[in-house]
Amino acid sequence: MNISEVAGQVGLPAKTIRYYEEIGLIKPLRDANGYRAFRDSDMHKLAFLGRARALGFTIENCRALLALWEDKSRASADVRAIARDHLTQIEAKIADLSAMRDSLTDLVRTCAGNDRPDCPILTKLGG
Amino acid sequence: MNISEVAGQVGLPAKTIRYYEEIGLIKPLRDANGYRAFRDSDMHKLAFLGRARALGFTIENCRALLALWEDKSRASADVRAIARDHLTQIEAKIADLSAMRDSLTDLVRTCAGNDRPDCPILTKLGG
DNA sequence: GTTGACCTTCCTGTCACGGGAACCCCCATG
DNA sequence: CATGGGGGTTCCCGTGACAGGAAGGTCAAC
Repeated sequence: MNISEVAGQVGLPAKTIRYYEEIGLIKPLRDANGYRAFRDSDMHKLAFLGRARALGFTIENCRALLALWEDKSRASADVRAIARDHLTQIEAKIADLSAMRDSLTDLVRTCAGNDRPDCPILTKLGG
Repeated sequence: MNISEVAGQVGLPAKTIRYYEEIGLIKPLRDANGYRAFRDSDMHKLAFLGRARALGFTIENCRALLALWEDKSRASADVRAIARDHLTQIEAKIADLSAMRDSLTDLVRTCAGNDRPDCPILTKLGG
């Protein structure tokens, strides 16, 4: 199973897979020709990482989650703590962006958007 | 007016002000000793940039907005177009993050978070 | 005159990869 | 057997918007 086939199966770019190996998230074997040889366990890890990244977890959180996943004697509290922290961060980001969206919506609405120079957007940015 | 005083007045770190000069957003004069000499126009630009950045505009958008601000014969439509594009991007980001938040909220809620290993979060990430 | 708080430039690191160069390998075709 | 094309490999640079820190010059006060 060459890297591009693995990429197709797990839905990650080959570049990303090489990067994940480089930072130690996976450790695929090597064939005699130097090509990476992916085992089922590598594929499973990559799929796991793809889903965790899609939920916005950082790479370091992914590393921790992967370790917990592999650790059959983990406590679910540890997993939950990571997820809750991440959720908090996301909520904070949403709050920031929502505030921006509200301001921008207001500005865009009050701007005539024609060929004349007077513009409340610039007025507000100018202080 | 030295850089740290300017920084205090406009609410931007000195590092950021130096960076803005480096990328050509401001062009302060220099005193004989090599220190930056900020004019009122520099201060106004920095304050403008601070507010635009706080609204999430990229540096390149800030550059364009600054140019429009300085151009007394601008069309407000050009300003509005930039703001509307930016608003669209922010709304897209909010949508992405909201989807993540919903999934995570669900996962966090269904996880017991105790000292036992069974964990729906890992189960879901594992596929 | 010496401290200590400024200022300067320059270099490195951030985060999670993407793009591309230079080079190797494998298979199929003429 | 040569060759061509489509894999693979490593390595290095670029992204955005700065932050941290080193090395060295400057200034005001004591």
